[in-house]
Amino acid sequence: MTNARPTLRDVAAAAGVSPMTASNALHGKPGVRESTRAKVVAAAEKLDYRINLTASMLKSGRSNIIHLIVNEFDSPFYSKLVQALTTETSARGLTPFVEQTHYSPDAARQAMTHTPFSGQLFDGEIIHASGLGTNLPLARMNDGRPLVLIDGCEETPSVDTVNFPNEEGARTAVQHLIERGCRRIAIVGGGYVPRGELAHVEHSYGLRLRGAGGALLDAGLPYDPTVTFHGYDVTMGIEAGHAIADAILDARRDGGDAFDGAFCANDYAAFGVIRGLADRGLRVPDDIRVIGFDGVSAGAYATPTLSTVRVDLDQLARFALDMITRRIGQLADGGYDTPPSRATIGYTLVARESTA
Amino acid sequence: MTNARPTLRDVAAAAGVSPMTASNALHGKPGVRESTRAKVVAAAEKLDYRINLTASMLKSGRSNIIHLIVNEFDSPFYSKLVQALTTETSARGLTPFVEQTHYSPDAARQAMTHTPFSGQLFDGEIIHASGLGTNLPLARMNDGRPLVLIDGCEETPSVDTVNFPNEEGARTAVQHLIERGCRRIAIVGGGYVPRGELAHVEHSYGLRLRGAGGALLDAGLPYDPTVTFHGYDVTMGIEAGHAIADAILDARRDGGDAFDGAFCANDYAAFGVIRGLADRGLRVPDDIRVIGFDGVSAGAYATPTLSTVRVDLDQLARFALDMITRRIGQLADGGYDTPPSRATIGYTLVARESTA
DNA sequence: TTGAAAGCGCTAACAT
DNA sequence: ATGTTAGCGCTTTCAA
Repeated sequence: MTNARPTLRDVAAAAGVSPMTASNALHGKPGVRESTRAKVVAAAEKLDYRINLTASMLKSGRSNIIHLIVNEFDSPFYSKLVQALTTETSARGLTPFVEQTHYSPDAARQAMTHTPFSGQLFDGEIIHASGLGTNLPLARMNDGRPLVLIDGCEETPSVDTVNFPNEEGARTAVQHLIERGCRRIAIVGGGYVPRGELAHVEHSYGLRLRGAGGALLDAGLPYDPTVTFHGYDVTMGIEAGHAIADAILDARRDGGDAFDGAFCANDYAAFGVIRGLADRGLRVPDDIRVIGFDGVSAGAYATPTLSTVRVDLDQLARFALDMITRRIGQLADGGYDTPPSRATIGYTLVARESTA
Repeated sequence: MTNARPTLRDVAAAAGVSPMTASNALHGKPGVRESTRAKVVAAAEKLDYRINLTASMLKSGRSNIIHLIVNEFDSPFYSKLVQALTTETSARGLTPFVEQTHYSPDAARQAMTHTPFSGQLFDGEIIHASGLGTNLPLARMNDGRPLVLIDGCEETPSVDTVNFPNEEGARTAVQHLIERGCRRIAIVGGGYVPRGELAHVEHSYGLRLRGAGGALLDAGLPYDPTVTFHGYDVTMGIEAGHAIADAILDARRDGGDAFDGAFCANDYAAFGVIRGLADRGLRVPDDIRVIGFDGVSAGAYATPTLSTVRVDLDQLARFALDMITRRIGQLADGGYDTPPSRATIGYTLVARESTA
């Protein structure tokens, strides 16, 4: 059961050339006669030769592997994000290596610096995880190796970053609710977070809330930042849904102004809110309109289908890989020669049943 | 910007020992005096030394990386499966490397054999992907390297396999519908598939249908295998939902027996069916009860919440890793000495609103 | 256009 | 308990 795979030496011997020539031939390097290359390729094929990546990496220092770090897989949003990033990575001839942090800043830091892999196996890292944005020396943390941050939302970018259209997207979502006739709009997804605690993912939520609140103020509608409902995930969304439902039922009884719309900072939270409203017998959109943010697949077939701001994850993936491949190229040429770049991806308002 | 990371040699020099002793000390190997180990560890810490995995792999032939191959990330089911498998893999001190095939048998085969990695970087592979079950020489395809198949459903197991409780689970689901008073039950998720086309994932669906049909026959209820509704994913589920709704509306008009229950071979399809029924104005569970299979997270917060057969993915992950680590151990000891093993994971009937 | 030499950083095997 | 030797399979460098 010994795995005696053929080595480059075997191929070279079979083709009657030196290992070096065989290597050059197989890599399509110039300076190899066509007939020689053909002989080598034939020999490799015949022996079912496959390059030994570990040896190749050890010598060349390049792996063509890109490290993708995300919070988790089991969420509609992340599974979609990972899908987009891995697809684009593969399309560029690179190999994606996905790792999850389970929302732990420690795990994220660990993934970046203290894995045996980091800095040796990976040619670059693309990261979207909680708890990294705060401690400044991000670029330094990665030891000068190519790094792209997703939705880092740094005021002064210290590394290449692709951001979500947090503020504009949220503004558009709330404007949509207003157009549909909503006058009293609940905002779900944030609330007061001590400044020091603002990890970068959460920071992006702050921007979404700012955009949402801004749209309300612009329209002359009431907005009280202190009564924002918390709802980062489904569970919290359900609680927020209960709270909103109770507020509506109270208002109805007391003859006050009842919520007739809700903006949720992500689709996940929106699903929870709808569920929470249903627990109290309130229906969407009949009793209250609800819109989410992200554009996860499930929104298209949920009941009701979910209106949302769909962010262009394919574009995100393209931007991220443009940035990382550029840095890898620069590194090979001796060093970085451009400052950190920043891009914001596009979005589309998707109007569905939940705001009909 | 040159990455001059410290090597083992540097650590050894700093600690005043030989590289070999440093290596042994850092790996916790026996036969190193405690004071020496402490010195080495301190030196490593001080220099921020990290082992060079490529070199280590090249020499030792072991990477501690497990290759996980699945169809995709962006589905409630797979994201959950991947979550369970990666978590368990990490818990055992191994590193998960996840790859997706997008349901392409070619991509699956490619992932197993023609990646530059396969057979060198990975200590073992765990795979759940379409289009592998048919062509027999699976064990051979993996060149004798440790391989665990998820839900392979081979009649005569040729490799270690962890199966889903397809037949029993489906039977239980349909029995649940019957207990809730359903008398005319639609089966969604399969239908006639030419035998040669039966890839392994689809084969597992055949078992689910067999279990469902068996439950109907056992209860003396009508079952016509030829009128099974197709519905592997949400889109097909929506179409199935339309078809079922039309049949119900027709039956109501003609005074015939209308469907009052539906078993769906996976939750994804069930979401689609519910959506398709809603398109025709039919409500779940009022007009028809619906149950799914898998137990994806979204079922808990969908509206209505989805009854389902929840399979124990954590157990699946434990089984799979038990099997793979055993093979890795055997390989290190000279070769496999046991025949392929097979396990079936447990399940729980989860009764929720959709069958209330 | 081709080949020979050297060595990437580590560890198995064998001294001491 | 520690050190020495050799070499994993490849590629960079330099020579032919």
